[in-house]
Amino acid sequence: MTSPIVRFAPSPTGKLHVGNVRTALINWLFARGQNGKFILRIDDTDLERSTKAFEDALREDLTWLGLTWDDTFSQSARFAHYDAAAETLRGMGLLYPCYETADELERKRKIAQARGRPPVYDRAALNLTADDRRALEASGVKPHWRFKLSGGRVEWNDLVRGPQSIDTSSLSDPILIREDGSYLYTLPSVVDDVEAGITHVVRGEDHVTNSGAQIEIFMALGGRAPDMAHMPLLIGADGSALSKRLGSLSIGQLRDEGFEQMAISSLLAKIGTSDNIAPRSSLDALVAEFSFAKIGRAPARFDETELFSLNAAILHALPFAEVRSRLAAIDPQADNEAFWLAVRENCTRLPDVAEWVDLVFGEITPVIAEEDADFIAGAAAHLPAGELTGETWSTWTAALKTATGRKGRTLFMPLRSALTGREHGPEMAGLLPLMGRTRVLARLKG
RNA sequence: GGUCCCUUCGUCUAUCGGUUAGGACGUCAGGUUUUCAACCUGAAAAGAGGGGUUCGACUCCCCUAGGGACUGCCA
Repeated sequence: MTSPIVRFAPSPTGKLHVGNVRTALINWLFARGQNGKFILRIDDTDLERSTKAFEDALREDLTWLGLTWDDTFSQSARFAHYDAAAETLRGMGLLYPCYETADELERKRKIAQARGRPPVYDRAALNLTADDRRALEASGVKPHWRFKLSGGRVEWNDLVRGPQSIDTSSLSDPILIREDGSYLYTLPSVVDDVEAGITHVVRGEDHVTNSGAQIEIFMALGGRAPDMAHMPLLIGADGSALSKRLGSLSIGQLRDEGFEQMAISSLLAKIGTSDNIAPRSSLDALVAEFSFAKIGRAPARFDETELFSLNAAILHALPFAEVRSRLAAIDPQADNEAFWLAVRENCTRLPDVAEWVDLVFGEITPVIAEEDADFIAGAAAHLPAGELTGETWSTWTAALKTATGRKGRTLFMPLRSALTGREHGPEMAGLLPLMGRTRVLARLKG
């Protein structure tokens, strides 16, 4: 098979969210695995709603995730191409002007529905004579333009869904050009796909019906259509549509909350597939495992709790060298390998280290229960002399065990509480040398 | 209303007519860490319901129920 060329085509009208990114990721993994190209196309034909800020954020998010593109362009720079394509379609008799208003169309749809009929455009405009049209336009009515569907069945073998068949007679002729002359998504998308040589269109299954119409436009314009792959959509953990919670699931926010890029990628690449959901250390690992055949056909559940556990697992194995600069950014005192190794297994997200920085280097309130007061007061005397090392904790606690007869929880918990102010946290053996003798003694005094 | 798609442990899924229905995450238990967490081991846990077809159905067909998508001068 020749190298595939795929594209991710977001609209810069909002933030990139997990649903979007999943589509981008699948495209990217497929392209990278096949030695193909990944193109970032900015679908900004809607000049009203598209903003540069959203576009910048979108590129930043993709870059952060490591989803680099081989080429990128914006649709807003290509109107001449769409004009040319529209002219071609007109010449073929496949693009015809319609003069109904939006209100009229709305009314027609409602009437059709009320009669139990599919709300398909009746093609009334096709019956207009040249004189009719001249009269309409003379009176100031501007047309919108529809693509004339064949009325037959469009078939393709979907890489995810298998053989597909769409009856175009059950579809309205799609409007390609608005009354104000601007383009809707349908035509520019096809024109760009043809001209960029896109070989595979990989997108959500909300586009399957679109594909029926678009394939006919592909055939008219390019003679052939790319392969299609429509993935089941993501739904929320509670089974609801994901879109309701998109705000909290924007990539920018997940990043700000301290989630690892690979936790997000690992989850989004595996969700709804036959592979196990497990942390992967790099996008390359995901590339090696990718296959359309592994993608199921049922809606995939996006469960945020899985993101937390994946993130924790990734952090627990993360070498100091790879987090060093980020640790330093959180707190200069965290830029310390021994510290990182001592606390990383107690972090779910990287910003959690701030809590352990405070615990080790900052001010804490020692917690000493009344019945442990004597024990803690006497503990300082048994603290081994010299610099505190990784061995100190076991030497010290062994001495305390002999001296007091305490063992297990009653031996360790009072010490942990006194030294850290809490009942849970990283291994004490690793924390002790970081705290240092002075701090340890001070905390034992309460 | 119409068209299309889906339904296996709590979750993501394997099975492509004959299996003790497998794995992973989570959960629970045990172990280890003479402490919590982390880590290791083990266990519990599933074919939406009803009809067919078949020697035999999770697997094929039909119906019902539930879920999703589309049905825009949004993308």
